[in-house]
Amino acid sequence: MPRAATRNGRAEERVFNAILDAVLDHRLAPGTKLKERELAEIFGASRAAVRAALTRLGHSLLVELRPNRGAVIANPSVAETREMFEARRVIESAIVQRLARALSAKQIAELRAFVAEESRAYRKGDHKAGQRLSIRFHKVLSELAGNRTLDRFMEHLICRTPLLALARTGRIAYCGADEHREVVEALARRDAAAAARCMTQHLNNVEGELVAEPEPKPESSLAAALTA
Amino acid sequence: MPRAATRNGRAEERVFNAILDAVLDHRLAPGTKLKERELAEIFGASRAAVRAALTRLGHSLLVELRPNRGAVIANPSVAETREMFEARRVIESAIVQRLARALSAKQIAELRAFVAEESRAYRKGDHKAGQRLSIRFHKVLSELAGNRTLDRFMEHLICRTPLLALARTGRIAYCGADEHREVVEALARRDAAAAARCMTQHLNNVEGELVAEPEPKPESSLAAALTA
DNA sequence: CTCGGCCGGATTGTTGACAATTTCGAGGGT
DNA sequence: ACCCTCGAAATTGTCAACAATCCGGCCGAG
Repeated sequence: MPRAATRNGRAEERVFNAILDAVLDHRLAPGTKLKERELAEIFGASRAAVRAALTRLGHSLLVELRPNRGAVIANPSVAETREMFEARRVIESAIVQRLARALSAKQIAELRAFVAEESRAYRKGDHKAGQRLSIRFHKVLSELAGNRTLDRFMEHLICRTPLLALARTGRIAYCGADEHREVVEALARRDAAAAARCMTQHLNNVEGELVAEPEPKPESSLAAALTA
Repeated sequence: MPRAATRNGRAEERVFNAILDAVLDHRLAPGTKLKERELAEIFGASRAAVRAALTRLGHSLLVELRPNRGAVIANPSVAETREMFEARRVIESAIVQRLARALSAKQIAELRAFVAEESRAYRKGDHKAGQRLSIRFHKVLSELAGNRTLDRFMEHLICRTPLLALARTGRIAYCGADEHREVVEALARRDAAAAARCMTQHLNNVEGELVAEPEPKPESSLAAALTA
């Protein structure tokens, strides 16, 4: 039998994070069915905890909740992909414009260091770490802007982006560090307009990669992907 | 005894909508405690359904979920108020800029009719209807823009605004139809820059009203407010 | 009189069993 | 061969009892 409930307040969190991480790492393909009992077994949690986690994931649009028919990893359409990048252009260009005025010298140095690390990861061929840092770059900017409402929106948008990627292409370099560096340098020059332009262009480029080829996607095994 | 469970699939929805409506109409004051058993009795629903509704409301930031200590109607701070209006300026000015290019003649006519109705409601002294239409105006614009991602964000922001209003001032005219008309007329002229300017100024004005006086707020009775 | 710790009542959190719904394969009719 | 219907198995949805936690008042010590 499954071990009887390790502190359940954290159980929901564990399930939530495991699925979130798996999606961010492209280990769970869109369309994969998430069965409550199966997840409960895997995590040694109660079904209620799993259910709560799935509800949260559903609200973030990472999984699709179909009443009476279970939850599956979301499978965003091309139209949704375009909409999400449109939203990101709106919000992120606003964010960098504000940052261009507000950043301290120390913060600029930190951003440069961040991009350098990202660049290093790619050069070393560590694509997984590189992608993680690339995703995080956008989140860092959003946090620096200091608006928790916009930051929360960005969290939603960012978490969903790898899903878009996986739904469209098998695997992609997502976003390179070079364009990130351009944004940071514009910020360092306090050039709000240029920073916004760089960011918009960057998002255009990423979107362009994603809306290319519509490929079929395989089902993956739950236990293997989640416990990795 | 309370009637035994009328179709519970809808029970969660009923609770959710009742509380949402009550907040939109300023019938539930920030800080009001939402007890699970009490709500379950009022709606003839099970605690599980109530709990699910509260979870959803919590995710929308309309209620604050305090672990082991129950849920209360959220009580946004001044800082949060500013952040939300900042977010609205970013998103709504982008929305109207896009609308200025994309609106059809028919849609412009509909917007004019909408503002006229809103204006009429205020002139007739029907403040409740007026406020409802004022809130809805922003949602209509967001829907017309055709980006469901941004529309979803706007839904969050809009639903929370009356809460900000109630948390800061006792009761306010929130937003008048005149400034809405200015936005629509700018859209009719296809003047994207002017439309964005009008919208930004409008939001500035509303924000200015809200961050004025910090007043204490009374507790209201659940059953009375929700069944009205 | 004030402060700190305890106790009873109330409220939230969790669980497992039970009910309702969907899915999918088998069988029979066209 | 195809499609429709039916039924069993699997899956999700619901509930009410039980456990853990928190709140407010009481009591006693300082």
